[in-house]
Amino acid sequence: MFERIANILELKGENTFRINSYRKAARVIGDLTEDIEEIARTQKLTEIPGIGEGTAEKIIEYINTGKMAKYEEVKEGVSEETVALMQIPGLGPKTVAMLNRELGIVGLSDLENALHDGKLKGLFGIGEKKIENILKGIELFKTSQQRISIGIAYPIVKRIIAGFRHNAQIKDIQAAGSLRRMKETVGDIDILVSGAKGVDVVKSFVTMQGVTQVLAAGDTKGSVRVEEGVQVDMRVVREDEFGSALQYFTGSKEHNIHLREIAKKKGFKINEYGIFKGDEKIGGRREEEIYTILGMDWIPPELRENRGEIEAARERKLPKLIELSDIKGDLHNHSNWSDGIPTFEEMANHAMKMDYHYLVVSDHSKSLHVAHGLKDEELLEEIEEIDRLNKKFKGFTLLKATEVDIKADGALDFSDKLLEKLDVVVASIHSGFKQGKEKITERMIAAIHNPYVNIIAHPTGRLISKREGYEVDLDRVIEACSETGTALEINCYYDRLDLNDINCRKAKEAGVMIAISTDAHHVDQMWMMELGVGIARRGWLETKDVLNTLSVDTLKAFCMKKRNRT
DNA sequence: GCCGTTTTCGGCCCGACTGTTTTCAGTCG
Repeated sequence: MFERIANILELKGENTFRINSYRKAARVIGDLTEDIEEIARTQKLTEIPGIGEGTAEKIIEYINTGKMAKYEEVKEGVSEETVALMQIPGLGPKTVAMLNRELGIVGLSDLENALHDGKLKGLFGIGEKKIENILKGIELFKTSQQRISIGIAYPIVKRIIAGFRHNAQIKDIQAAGSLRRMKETVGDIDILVSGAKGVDVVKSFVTMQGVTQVLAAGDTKGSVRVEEGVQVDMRVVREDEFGSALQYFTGSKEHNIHLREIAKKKGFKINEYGIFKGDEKIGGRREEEIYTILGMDWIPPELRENRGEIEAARERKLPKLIELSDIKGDLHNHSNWSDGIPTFEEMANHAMKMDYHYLVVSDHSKSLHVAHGLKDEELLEEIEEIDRLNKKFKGFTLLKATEVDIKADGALDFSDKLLEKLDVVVASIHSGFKQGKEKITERMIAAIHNPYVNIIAHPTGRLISKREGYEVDLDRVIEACSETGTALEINCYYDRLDLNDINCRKAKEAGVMIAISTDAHHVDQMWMMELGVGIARRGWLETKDVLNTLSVDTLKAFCMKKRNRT
């Protein structure tokens, strides 16, 4: 609602700072890890940065009545369609308002008709070029690529950077933007380069393999579309500006704005060329310099969302984030016994190559026919086979496990007697997605209370830009996990990434352990652990918060502890 | 509309690019 108010006020030409306030309020509310009704009840709304008296009143009004008078007031006489026109690249609030006022244009079809009839010509501030740009903008808007999963963008960047490694001229090369922040989706990819001659770098960039379209090729910037459909920009900057450029292009925008406010108050200025005291440049070669000069610790990119990381960095209280090298094993994988491709040996060999100490074999259970779920006797055979194999390994263990289905009535697909024979039990929902929130939550909580269930996999069931998750009351799930010593999963598979960053932080704050697991059905998918670690870092997780940083013995002890509780 | 180590009023990040109204407003990231 606040976001909508901001959009409408923008169209109406309201004070931009007021508009920004609404926008900021919308964002901080979206980022909350606590229940806003709970915060409202304890009268702590105004303690949230960006929420003042006015906004707090509106929130309380909405909680109590389901309505917000301010929203009803501002949307009067403004069509949603008109507000949506501002999404067309090149069309901002001023132009849309003018078109609405002068030509009565309400929505996209009106605009297209007016363009077709040549009605825009002669309007104040509209020339031929502007009309051309609007046409291009509409085209772009209609065909605009959605943001893509980081799981698709990440390998592209690795490929491109690897391609430039042989160039001895290049001093630094690094991805910036939301990809560096490991956001679950990215709009386009930004890569920064320093040390080499701009023209040469751009030339080899736009002619590299995989490029399907060259959008721009100048002296310092090249822009292409690659076969995966995503736009990649490469910018060449001076060596002594690489750090500040990296900081600037990494964002997020909100993080940078907050940082610049602080800089300004302290008498500095930051831009993409460096950090300045008056006219004197005092840093910019290395990114760390900017944070250090502002009196704070360097902030890992994954935290740069203006969700409290700047305050923590000033107080020297940033978490020591988990790293990929802390991961000792993968806790959710499928073999050719169910719907996976690899054999146990292939899985184990790949895991050992990744320096893992253990790997969980968690094939599906019998009800999940589409995934060739294992029957009771097949699970018993699998256990025997794994025991046999484990005798051959040194310093490595295949853990006996299952991904047991939480059935529509909340019962588990294998009996406790069978589950007892396993080292680790992963449980998850694969059916009855349309049950109501209450029913799904009850199902999941029933599974969490089973003494053999250790990890709830892909807790919300969402598929990025394909399927909303099932309705589940995650606060209650987290509470149940916390009470019972059950872990929640970050599923690393690129279109799941479930839990997401914010829910992950929520779970951590409630003292729930997190399992970072790939759900790999092929050994070529096991690299996606990197994505899950990225999400974990965005969720402020430290080594101690993550189940698969434990040694194999401690991990087993964690699982046994729950069984022995009751 | 929010906020405070320049505090209850008067600020609110910074720069690039584009096109047009020829000095700057609008848009974008």
